[in-house]
Amino acid sequence: MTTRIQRRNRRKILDAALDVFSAQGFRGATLDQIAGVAGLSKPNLLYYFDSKEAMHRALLDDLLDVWLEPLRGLNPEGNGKAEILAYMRRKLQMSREFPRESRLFANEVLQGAPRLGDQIGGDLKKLVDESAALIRRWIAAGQLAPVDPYHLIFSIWALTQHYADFDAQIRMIRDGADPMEGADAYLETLFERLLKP
Amino acid sequence: MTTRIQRRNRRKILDAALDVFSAQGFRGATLDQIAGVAGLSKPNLLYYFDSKEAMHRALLDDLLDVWLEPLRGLNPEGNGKAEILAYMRRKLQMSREFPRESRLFANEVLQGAPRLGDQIGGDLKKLVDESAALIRRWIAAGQLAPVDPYHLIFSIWALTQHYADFDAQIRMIRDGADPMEGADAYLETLFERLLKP
DNA sequence: AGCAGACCTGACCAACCAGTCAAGGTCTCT
DNA sequence: AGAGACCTTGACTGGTTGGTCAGGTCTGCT
Repeated sequence: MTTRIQRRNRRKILDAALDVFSAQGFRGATLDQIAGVAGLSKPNLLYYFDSKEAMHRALLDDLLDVWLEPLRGLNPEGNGKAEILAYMRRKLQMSREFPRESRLFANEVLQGAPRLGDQIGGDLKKLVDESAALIRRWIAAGQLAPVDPYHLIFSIWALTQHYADFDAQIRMIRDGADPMEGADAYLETLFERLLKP
Repeated sequence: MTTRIQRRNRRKILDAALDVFSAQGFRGATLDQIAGVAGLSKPNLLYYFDSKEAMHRALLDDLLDVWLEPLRGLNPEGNGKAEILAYMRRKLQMSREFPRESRLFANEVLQGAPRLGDQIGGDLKKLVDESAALIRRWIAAGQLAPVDPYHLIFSIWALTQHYADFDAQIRMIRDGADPMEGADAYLETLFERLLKP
């Protein structure tokens, strides 16, 4: 049985933890920082979560579902090129809305995905394999230019997540302007030309 | 005056530090780990470098030059599309040859580039601005399809570095196969179609 | 009101970590 | 060979950090 206070505090803690973990990485984050952002005392964090590790795990558990949702949205009945473009748009929208999640994920994979290995090797791989098979059918049906489906998926990830993950670099180069400005149009053009049968 | 021993040990230390920093991030790395990889004692590291920070700085100082070299190689006299494709190929080759450097850089930018801000805002920005202007001239000359030059550069970075930075993820999805397999051909096609005037 | 259980915290601990230091070993040059 | 600079390290220190605990406060229910 979870109380009102539990719900509120767990949410505050996970939100603060996402802030700090995504900005500093797992080892770089300290409980004191998270406590500061959450506005709670350090022992209080540990009343709600067994350990720093447990907070991180809770975030990652939620993350992969959210992260994969756009890919699940591919409609086998739809037009191949249109479906891929729509997927790309959803993914870019996620980078815009959830940059912290994107960076948390990037941090994790960058360090070899030690705490995410099972899920990537499991759910994610399965979904990607299915999507690749679907893309191959679309190509065979002439709805899509023939490209390697795995590299196509990787390129969508790379291009969309880059705007969240390398935000700091892009901002410095573009004098602090919104890194995403013009990204939609550019990526639209890119995939339109790549995939036109 | 630097001795033979100094050269050898500095090199060993920086190589070990690159191993550890690129895999764990700055705060995640410990001097003991670096010492272990380098095969030296911890106080000995600090005989050659003033601090952990100094090792990291030494790596980053070297890094940016190497990293920007491919972009400097754009030849204003050459054909626009061919030059961009050649740049992409050089950049992909760097991801293949120097994945640790790529990850070191990614770690740094992901965390807001706190120790790299000046250089990114300075040298890098200048070079990118110049390259963007060059790309605009190529477009005006009809050698390149009209695309936003900044997004073009970002997309080259995103696509090539992705293979080094997200190596762990790609390996898991592709059952441990070489992540780069087929990348050349795929990216070649992608940019060929995007940039054809 | 009063009670049981949920919630919260100051003070503390042990492990870890960057960095110091004094003492001893090794290399180089004459 | 021997002096002197260069190199190396075990043992240590002070500060940080994840985590504990005993005891206090608050909340919701009867």
